[in-house]
Parts: sequence; C-alpha cells; structure tokens
Amino acid sequence: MVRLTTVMREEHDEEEYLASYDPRAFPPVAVTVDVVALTIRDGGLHVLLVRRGVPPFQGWWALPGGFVKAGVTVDEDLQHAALRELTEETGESPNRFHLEQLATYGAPDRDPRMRIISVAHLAFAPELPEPRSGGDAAEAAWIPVDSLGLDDGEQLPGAAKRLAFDHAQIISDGVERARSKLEYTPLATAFTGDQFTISELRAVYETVWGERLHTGNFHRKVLSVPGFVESTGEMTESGGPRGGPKARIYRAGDARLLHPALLRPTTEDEVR
Amino acid sequence: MVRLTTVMREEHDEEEYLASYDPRAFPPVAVTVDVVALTIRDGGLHVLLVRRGVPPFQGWWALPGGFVKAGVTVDEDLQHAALRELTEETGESPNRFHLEQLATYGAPDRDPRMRIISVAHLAFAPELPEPRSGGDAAEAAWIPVDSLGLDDGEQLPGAAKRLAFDHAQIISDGVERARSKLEYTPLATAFTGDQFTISELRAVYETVWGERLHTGNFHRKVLSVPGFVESTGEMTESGGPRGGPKARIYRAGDARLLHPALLRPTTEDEVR
DNA sequence: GGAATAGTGTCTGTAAGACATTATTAG
DNA sequence: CTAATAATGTCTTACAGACACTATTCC
Repeated sequence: MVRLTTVMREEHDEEEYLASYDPRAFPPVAVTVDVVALTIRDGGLHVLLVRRGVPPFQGWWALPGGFVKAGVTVDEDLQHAALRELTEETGESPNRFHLEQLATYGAPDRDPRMRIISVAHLAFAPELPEPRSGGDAAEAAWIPVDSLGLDDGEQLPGAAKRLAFDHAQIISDGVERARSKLEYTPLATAFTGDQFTISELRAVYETVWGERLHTGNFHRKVLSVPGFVESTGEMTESGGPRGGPKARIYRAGDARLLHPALLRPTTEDEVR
Repeated sequence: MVRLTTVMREEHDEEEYLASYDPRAFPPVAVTVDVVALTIRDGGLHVLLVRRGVPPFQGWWALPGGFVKAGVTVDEDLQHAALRELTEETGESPNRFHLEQLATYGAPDRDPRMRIISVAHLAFAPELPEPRSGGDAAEAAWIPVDSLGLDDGEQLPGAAKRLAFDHAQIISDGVERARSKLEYTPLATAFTGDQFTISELRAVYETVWGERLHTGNFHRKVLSVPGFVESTGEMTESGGPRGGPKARIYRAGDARLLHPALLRPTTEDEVR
C-alpha cells in the first residue's frame, strides 16, 4: 500500500513538473462541450441536432458542440461554452431557458481521431423558430426525439437519422434526466412561454414523460405545491381549440424544488 | 442567425481538420480525474485526502486524483481512471463499494498552471484502514468532513485543513449528492459491511444526513421498501454496546431504487 | 435493578389516485 | 345542441411521523 502510494506520488510529481513548464508535453486529450437542447414542438419532444459536413461521421446528425477554448485571448467557463453553442445554433438566445451540466463522456474510442472528452450539457427551451439552414450540406434542425429510435442509449436500426459518436447515448441520458427533473423541480416552466395555463403545463409533462395525466388531479396538485406557479390574475382570451371555458393564466413561482414532488405515475416498481 | 451558424460551421471544420492531422495543435487543455471518497469512521463522515508535496498548493490537502492517461500504451476510461486513483490511495480495493461520476469542473482559473478540467467522481466505501503515509511530506488520510469547515463549497477561515484548488466546492457537492442519493437509492449499504443490522444502517443515514432519526419508524420503513434489505436469518452474537436485545442481520437486497423513497426529515420547505 | 435498544402496534395528518360534478366555451 | 375542457369536490388508500409498549440485553 505504501509502495503504491509512493509510486503514484512520483508519477504526479513528474506530471506536475511537466505541466508547470511545458503544457504541450501532455498526452493529447481534447475537451469538447456538447449540448442536448430539448424543446417541445407540435406536441412532441425535439432535440437540436446539426448535420456534420466533414468526417468523421460526415452526413450524420450530431449534437451541437465545439472545442473548449483555452488560451490568452479566450478562456471560457464550461457553462459559458455550452451557452455559446446553444445560442449559435438556435440563432437567438431565448429569454427564459434552463442550462445545466449533464455528464462527461470519455470512453477512449468514442472519437476515431483522438482522445476527446465531451462535457455534455442539457438545456430546456420554449418553442423556438426552426434554425434555417444554408443550402449546403451542414444544417441544423429540431428533430423529434421519437424519430431517433433510442433505446437505452443504443440507436435502433430503423432510426430515421443516424447519430454520430456516442450521441445517441448522450441524448438518451439527457431525456432521462429531463424526465427526472420534472418530478422534483419546477423546470417544466422552462419549456413554456413566460405565461401559461395549467393545461399547457400539463402538456409539457405529458410530452416529456410520454404519458397521459389525469387533468383534475394534476390541476389541484400543481396549485397545492408552494411556489410552483403563481396566478397573473388574467384569463385566456378564448377557450381551448376544441371547446372548454377560458383558463386562468399563471407564471412560474419562486420555488426551486417541488415539495412534495410530482412523481411519475409508472415508476414501474423500481428497477431491480 | 444564418450567419452565426455559418461562422460556427467553418470554425468546426477548421478545428476538426486540425484534429485529424495534428493533435498537438489544440489549445493546451489537460484533463484530470479526482475522487471524493466518503466513508464513515467513528460515527463521522470522512473524506480521503492527500497532502500535496509539490507546488502549487504545496502542503495543502487535496482530493486524490491524476491526469487521464491517453496514448498508445495506456488509454483508460474515465471511470477506470477514478477507480485506479481510489485503489492506489486506499491501498486495497474494497470488495463492495460504489463509484459514480459527480460533475466536471472547468473554471479557467481553477488551476494556476494551465487550463485543467477535472472530472470529479464520488465513491462510497465501508470503513477501511487508515492509509499509512510515508515519513515525508506527502501523506494520505481519512479526514472528518466536519473539520473542513465547508459552507456551500466555500471553506471557512477556521478550517483545520486548507484545501487546494476548488476542492472545497467539489467535496461540498459530493456530500450533498451523497445525502440526496441515500433518499432514493439503497446505496447506504455501500457504507456498511456485507452484513449489517437495521441500527447500523440507520447510523449511516444519521451520519450522512447529520440528523437523528426515529428508530421505530426507520425500522419499519426500511423493511417495507421492497428489495432494500433481505434477512440473512441470523442474529448478532450479542446485544448493543449499551444494552438492548440481539438484532437481526440483513444484507443488501436487489433493488436499485427505493420506492417509495426515504426522504430527509428537514427538507426545509424547499429552497426558494 | 436501571438504562438502552430491537422490534411492533396504533393513531393522525397529508397526499395521491380514482371518480364525479358543474360551468363554460367551440363548433 | 354536443363535445371538450377548466376547475372543484369527494372518497379511498397509502404512507410519514408521533407516540406507546414489550421484550431483551448490557452494566
């Protein structure tokens, strides 16, 4: 045990010595920041993807992302880098959206070129205009998550789009994180506009969770959680598109956590 | 918006072109893996720390960690790198422990030498022997978390040990993650031996959460959650050190999530 | 014996889910 | 008018927390 510790210490001394005098002496590892940006369009969950114009995976769809900039001119935080990727691709920065770190992916063979470690981020955004792409190969678009044929990170053969690198896994992890976050945070409001009705909020839950919810119980539950939503005092101009009375309009409250939480109906008797 | 997208695409093409032909052309970013290893000793939560023998932060305490190895000879996964750091410092690999990714820290100024991005991991281990340190400057030890004077990631002036880099923040995040994980996973058993009594399991919760729990309700609750623990059919040889009857002995069950969850008593009416 | 503990029983308040009901709007 | 929906009411079941109690063991 002592021996191992000593070996390790010498190893570190060596590396740190090199580090302080010659940064280029490091093993070639690059760091990228990728963003899983989720939004709801046409009643379905969509993810922002870009089509790769160069190898590797040329022509395949991939998450927006880029290398972390380091140096004397630019030296940005990881969160800032993710924000930059997001606003570049969406074209405009939504005034209300959520951005958090998801996880870091660093399997040695995840990029055929070299060792690339990706710090993935997760974003929730309200509906944004389609990112108009130029006429050439590279393009960006909101893609329905359902069309990707994700199954526990593995992309199934019948998928409409082929995903580059391990991005199927990253998207799968991001969606699962989103589903979980809706349970104990008020972040569902990040998918809606600044003002929303309880029905619109319920539609967010139903879309992300992929399940129908009981309208009455959901309504009462949302209003009973302190700080989730607060009434604007206003009502919608008209009723719903298929009938029904005018609805009260709410905005997001000041709670950062939902207590008690809104648990998913089918927790499927926990994973064994 | 189209303009921005085009700019970004060209930028990526450029970087990817360089990447495929000259990895050394990248901005100098290094990647380390740090481990927040938690265990319970003498009724208190402890974290594994090493004392730095070289600048920067020479003589300060830091998390065990090291640079990610990349290259033709060694090319390890992030999880594998974290496992290596953990076993090197603890001297022996516990047969039952938990290791997960915590978060990635990449503030530009977190290391004075260069841009270093740290992928932090979190480990739960049963009580292990003290890592015997050599006689010189560098040493490793289990340090009580309470003695670090952590307060929301900031280390308070009166702390017994000074922590290098942003490791106070990382430990703080790790402890909070641990507290949360005990709520909805059966990972409290990773802190105990292979066999344990309900009282020992309760002691884990009380130590990590820093709160006394109701013995009777905890007992009934643990047994009511499917798959949390299963009885070995055995009893302890003797009663508790301060009296009481012999206790039944349990082992970890096959559940991966607790349903329903064991929520902390003082959820403090959610953070606003 | 006295104190502490394992394990169980009981009661109450809260919350989730199922179901019902009323009022209001679109078509 | 008919269908759909917003919002509220009611009932049942589950569970968390408080409290009580018994049996067992250490000192």
